[in-house]
Amino acid sequence: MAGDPLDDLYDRPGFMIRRAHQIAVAVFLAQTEELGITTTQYGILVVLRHRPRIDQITVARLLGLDRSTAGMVVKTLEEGGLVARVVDPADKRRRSLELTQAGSDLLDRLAAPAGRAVAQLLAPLDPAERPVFLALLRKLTGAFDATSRVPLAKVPLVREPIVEEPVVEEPVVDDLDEPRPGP
Amino acid sequence: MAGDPLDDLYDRPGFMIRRAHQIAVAVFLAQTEELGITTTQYGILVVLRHRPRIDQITVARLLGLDRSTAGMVVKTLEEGGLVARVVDPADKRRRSLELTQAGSDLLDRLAAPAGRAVAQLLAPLDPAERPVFLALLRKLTGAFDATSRVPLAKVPLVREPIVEEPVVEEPVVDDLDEPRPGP
DNA sequence: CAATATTCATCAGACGTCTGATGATTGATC
DNA sequence: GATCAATCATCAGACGTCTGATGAATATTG
Repeated sequence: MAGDPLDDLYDRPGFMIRRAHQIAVAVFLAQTEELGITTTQYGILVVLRHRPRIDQITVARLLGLDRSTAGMVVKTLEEGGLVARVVDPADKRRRSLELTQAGSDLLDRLAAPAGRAVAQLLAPLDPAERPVFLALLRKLTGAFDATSRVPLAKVPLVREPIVEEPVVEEPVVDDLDEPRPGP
Repeated sequence: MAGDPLDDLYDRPGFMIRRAHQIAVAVFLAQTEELGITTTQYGILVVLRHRPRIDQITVARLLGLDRSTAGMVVKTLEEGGLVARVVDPADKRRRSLELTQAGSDLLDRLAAPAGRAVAQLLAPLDPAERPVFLALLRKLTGAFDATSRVPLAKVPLVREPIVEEPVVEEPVVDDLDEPRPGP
């Protein structure tokens, strides 16, 4: 199969990343099969464990989701009895979110399968390659955290004023031909 | 922000891969903005250029999509006049797919923006890091190409009997096969 | 204080993704 | 050659994802 012109497609980073995502989701679903949860739902549960009583817009920002997606998934979790949602009396625009006991219990039971999913996903890489791969993945994604289209804000535990630092190294501009200086 | 318990989530490979996918799609859409195409549609157009007159199930296999998704996106492309779809007279189950002139022209005009998307996506990595990252990504995804849940079959140009070779290097045990019950 | 701007939530619409079920057609088997 | 199995396509249903619009509530500012 040498010289297949489709290899140009298969070698595109975007194509391989789509495949990796598809695989990662499938592996997670397979490992957590009997618990009936998805990767996005899992992310929201983890966030709510560590940031109780936040609103769903903040959840969206912490996970790099848009407001609509976060709202939809939270609604599903609420209907499944895993998340409690009440109007914040201090700010009636907000829905204060919190894990229910069932949600907390489920999250506990997810620890083992979630760990197995990571192991299975990284199994094809040699042990020494894994931290290299993850470091490069972190470097790539982290560089885009501040972009306006798909931002991710690592809101700290204690809510501080969000300083909108003017981003110096915005990888979204046009000058893509020159090798870009690292941070 | 040291010691944030959410870092355990952010460091999960699945989480970073989801981010990377989200970013890759956004970058592609931004670069091809005026051409109005998506990453999946682009993949199908590329496949049809190099495998004219195949059916959509084969398209699905070549891209690692399920039949429904491929059918839906092909339908969109047909409605947009980019793909022609006719019933194969030799096998009336098949819809023979082919690029239209408009589809072929669009694909030509996509070459430059698609290249810029790759450059922008990889810009945060040092030039020496890029091939390392891509090689590890290829190693990881390639190891799952034969799994039954999300297979990808690199169907050769000349259609040969598809030998279902017993997979030697199945990453980690555990069945990925059983269907998942809804919640 | 009143007008304006921002923020949270939701809805509508579009696209992608998967599973499972159903028809139509073809291939294989006895 | 009739039956049975495999294959292509489509539909229904579910979930995730994004954009843009709208309404309600709060914050800002002149």
